[in-house]
Amino acid sequence: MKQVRVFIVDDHPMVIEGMQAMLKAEPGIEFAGIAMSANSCKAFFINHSADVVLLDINLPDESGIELCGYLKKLIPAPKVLGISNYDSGTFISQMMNKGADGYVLKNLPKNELVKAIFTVHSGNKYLSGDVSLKLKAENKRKEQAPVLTEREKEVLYWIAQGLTNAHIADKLFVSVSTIDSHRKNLLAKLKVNNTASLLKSASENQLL
Amino acid sequence: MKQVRVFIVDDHPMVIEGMQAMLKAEPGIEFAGIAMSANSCKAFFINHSADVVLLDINLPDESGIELCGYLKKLIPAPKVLGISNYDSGTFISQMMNKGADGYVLKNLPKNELVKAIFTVHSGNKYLSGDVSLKLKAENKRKEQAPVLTEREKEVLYWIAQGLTNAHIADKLFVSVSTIDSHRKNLLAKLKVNNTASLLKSASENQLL
DNA sequence: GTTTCTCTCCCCTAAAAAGGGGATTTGAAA
DNA sequence: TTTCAAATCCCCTTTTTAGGGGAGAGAAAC
Repeated sequence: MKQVRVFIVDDHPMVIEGMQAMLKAEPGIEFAGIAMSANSCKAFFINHSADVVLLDINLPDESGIELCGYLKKLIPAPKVLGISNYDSGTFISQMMNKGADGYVLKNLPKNELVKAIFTVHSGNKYLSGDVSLKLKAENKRKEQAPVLTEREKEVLYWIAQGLTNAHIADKLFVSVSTIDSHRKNLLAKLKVNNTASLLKSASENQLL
Repeated sequence: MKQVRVFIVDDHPMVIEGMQAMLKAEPGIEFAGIAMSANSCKAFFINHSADVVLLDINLPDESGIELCGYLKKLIPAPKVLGISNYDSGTFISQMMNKGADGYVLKNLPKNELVKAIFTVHSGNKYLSGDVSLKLKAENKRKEQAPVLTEREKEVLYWIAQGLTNAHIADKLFVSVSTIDSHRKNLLAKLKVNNTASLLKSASENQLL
């Protein structure tokens, strides 16, 4: 049976060592190489290939999310398994939207890592239990999240910075009435009735 | 020469494997054991000992900060080297206040990990460059951070939750005038002049 | 070519917050 | 015992925000 060639992208020496230790005794898996930055990963794929890329989200030079998009445009595109410490819904969602084949957390045990690699290599998606729940919650959140216009986002930003309507009006070269209107619309869209609640809700809906 | 007996506390199999891989070839270092939770670490130290504990801050059952305090009360107390993904000033500060002998980030290279272990074992403190800067910044921040009374913190909390003065007054069984006074004092202490600025400043000063 | 959305601006009133001032009680520290 | 900080409450005025309404210009969608 053909070996699955795994490429690791992570800027933590400890994690690279750990993954290699967890996988090297595994029959069916071999290492194609490692990269500690997005750029060195891209450099590798110019002349080489791999079956599965274990891709950290936090890289020093570029987001793992962007790198995922890059890798999935290659021909042939490797399978990409996102790996991160954070089970943040937005990260997971963005990664999957960029074409990732799976997402796992760094606290996963060895057998699950192996399972995830073989699952994505065979063409299926792999999301661990918690991650899958987070993704569903994130999608639900997005559905019912209020949609703000560009101008409203701008006004919201300056409100959060502590400016009064008069100052914001100055900043955006419009009348105070206009900012007043935008502010009222923001309160209405987020279903709140004062500045503190507005900022709380905006923060919860990741609008800041 | 006597070996340094190292004990690892981390709930990530990947990190444990990585540390072992980075250290097992190192002359002068041997493993005393591992624990994947605070409780199993405590259990180990009932009948065993170690020279240096590599201690993750994020553990499933208890904070690494608390565990550090526990370990440093043992006789003889092991040296404790805090290890975390986060270079958050408050974490570093809290850890050192609990008696930790050093603090490093999980992205450190092998040679620095080795150096850190030997440094703390010989009785000295070890803080990597970035961590040291963060700790200094944190101490400076603390010095010039406004000091709020208990009641002011309480009022600030409810303001951040979006309650008006009238609602807060109801909640705390005092008159609206009182909340008004507290609110004015908060604005004065944080040197701001509206609710949005208050919340921004409070967040920056980690008062929420 | 009409509808819809966004952004702009205005009117009005009411409520809330901001900015001054001062005052009393209580409990802990000096 | 006095001093001091904290918490409580009140007065006043001004500014800012909230809540209601409406309306026009321009661009995109249908």
